[in-house]
Amino acid sequence: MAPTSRDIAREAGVSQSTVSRAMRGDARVTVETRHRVAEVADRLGYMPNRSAQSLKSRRSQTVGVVVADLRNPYFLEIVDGIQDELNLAGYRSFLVTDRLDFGRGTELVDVLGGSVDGVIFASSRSADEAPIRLASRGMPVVLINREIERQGFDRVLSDYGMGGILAARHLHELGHRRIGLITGPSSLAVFRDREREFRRVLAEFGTPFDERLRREGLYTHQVGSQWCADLMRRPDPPTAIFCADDVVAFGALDAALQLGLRVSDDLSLMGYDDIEMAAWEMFSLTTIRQPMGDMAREAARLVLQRIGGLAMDEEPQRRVYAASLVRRASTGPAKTEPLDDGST
Amino acid sequence: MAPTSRDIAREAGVSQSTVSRAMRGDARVTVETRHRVAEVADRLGYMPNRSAQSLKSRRSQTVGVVVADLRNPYFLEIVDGIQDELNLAGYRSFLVTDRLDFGRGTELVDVLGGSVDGVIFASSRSADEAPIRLASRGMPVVLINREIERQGFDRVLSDYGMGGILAARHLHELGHRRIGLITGPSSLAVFRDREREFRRVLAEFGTPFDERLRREGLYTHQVGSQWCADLMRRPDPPTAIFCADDVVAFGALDAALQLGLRVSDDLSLMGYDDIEMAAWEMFSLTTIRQPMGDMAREAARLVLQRIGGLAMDEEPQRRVYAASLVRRASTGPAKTEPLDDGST
DNA sequence: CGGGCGAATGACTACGTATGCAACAATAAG
DNA sequence: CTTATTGTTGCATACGTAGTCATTCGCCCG
Repeated sequence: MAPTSRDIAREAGVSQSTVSRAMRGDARVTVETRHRVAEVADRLGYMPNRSAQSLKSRRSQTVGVVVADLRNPYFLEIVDGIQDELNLAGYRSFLVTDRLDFGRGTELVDVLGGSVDGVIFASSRSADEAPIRLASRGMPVVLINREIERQGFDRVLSDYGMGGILAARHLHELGHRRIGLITGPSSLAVFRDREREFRRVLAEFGTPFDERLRREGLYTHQVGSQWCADLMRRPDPPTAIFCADDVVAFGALDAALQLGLRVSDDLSLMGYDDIEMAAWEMFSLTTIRQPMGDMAREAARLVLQRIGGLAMDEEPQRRVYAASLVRRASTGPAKTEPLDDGST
Repeated sequence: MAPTSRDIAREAGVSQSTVSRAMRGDARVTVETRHRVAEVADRLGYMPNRSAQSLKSRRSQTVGVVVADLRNPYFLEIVDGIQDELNLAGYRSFLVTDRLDFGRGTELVDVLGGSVDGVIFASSRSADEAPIRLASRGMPVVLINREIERQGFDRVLSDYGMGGILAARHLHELGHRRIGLITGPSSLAVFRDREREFRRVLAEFGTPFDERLRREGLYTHQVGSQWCADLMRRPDPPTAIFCADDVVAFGALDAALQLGLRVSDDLSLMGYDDIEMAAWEMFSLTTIRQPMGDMAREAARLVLQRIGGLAMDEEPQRRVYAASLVRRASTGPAKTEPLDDGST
């Protein structure tokens, strides 16, 4: 049905080899031959068979990208950045969500294995098994914002500890003393790092974190909304809440509206990531920014390096990106309690 | 480096054919043989080479999915639905955004051609060239919410005309007589259909559309925000605006907030699609719902049918889904003008 | 007890391309 | 006019697997 390089060769009066070379822009082919081949190929609607190309050249020119759930814009911005960089290098990306693959990660290995030249894990959900199994088969693997005990992975990380510090300082400076925390799954190192530093700073300021104001869950709107409502219905509600990410903060904002609270006046809200939407007027969310785009592009560059021949036993790379505070309107001075400079 | 089926065969003391059959669960292989092969494969970390499989079986078990821009949740919900259905059938999806490929669509053909068994176009941006070229090469193509003159494509459509009617009725019933319209690119049939019906209904009600209240642009937050501000700064601003989609409505809402307008009281806003976010308390957006998930799954089913052998010259399928009104808090009765039942 | 039959497996080839190597033509140098 | 050289092209092969056909073996039935 579909014409092959042999068909093109016959029609153009050259050999199949020449067609192959002409299509790939090999300089050893005369300009006129190249033109003739191109003309015939176009006329017959020839498309090189990717499978055959990959089989022969042992490269699929494709990198697997694993994210937890595209519904969270955090992942979108990462996917976007990766694609930009991969496309520049002539590579394609094969996007996989492990939403359905919650537990074991074996299916993930089957889907990716043998069809990509490398994999970038931006997911924080799937078990550690998938990256380890892939890497042990010689597949280049890069992790974004993800810690795995096993060594040997290239990693791109945002400094979540620093994020926790910046958030704690900001809220404390505004005078908040009762601060709620809605954090992500504590199985993930990034959330543990952030929480640890957040609490450390608060304690240093002399206002240790109140355990009863802690909530944990997935980073979804639903979770933010539910826990925020839960926290604010307490007899002693917090005056500020630090959320797992921006989407969770939107959920919290939603709950606050439903409870008739004015954000910033009655309740300060902080998010994390600084996704595009956080800047929308209606949210105007104070948040901790991590440069998702830069990190994603760096991850793509790292995986391309490994694919390009950088031996697997070369020193694993580790790139850490600083976090920064983005002040907007969702946080404001605490009203109910007097300002009390607790710094030592 | 990576073990092949031959390596497994040697190690397990069987032939390569048997390994192939065992891996694919062929019933003709003894249970014990299958187990032995599976054990060896697992031990050596064998992964079948997808390229070789595809080359031999002439199927990649992959369907290309083309969307304009993942940043719009409308596309996300479609991608999600497609993936659900494809995964059920053991197919994978290869996601491509044609964001960078604005004009010609040839690059798109190169990326998809020869590597997928079928393509679903949910994009409304790229030129008509890509689907036509792919189809002319015998590739099954399904279009979602997209009209192309050329016949022979399976299509899944939402009834945009009906959406326009529902919106016009709703706003008119609320008493609005000065209604703004921020629509999508008029190069797209769906937007033309909707606008035509929208205007027809308004005219029938005796309150023809005021051309000066029409704006057009891409379906982005930015566009909604900009045009809404533009419309509301007029000496005779509209009392309601019907937006191209929900994201545009969010932009409009943003602008309204910035201008100090109260949504629903000072200005009614309607979106289109009913993406998940539209139900968030802070938006509570009245909108026209189209069942993106159902449509996406149907599109997947259609493309799988064609791949499964339904001849290309079989009657092209055409599935039209009804639109429905979802009333929420962003629309309310017009205040400034007296209710005037213009119905005949 | 032998012929035949079915179940299980093995040998072999083709899928469409990339690529090393040989062949060839054209040109330059001797 | 011969030989070396450079630049183009053709030939042949291998990539790893699926599937066709052939083979083996055990078993049932006549």
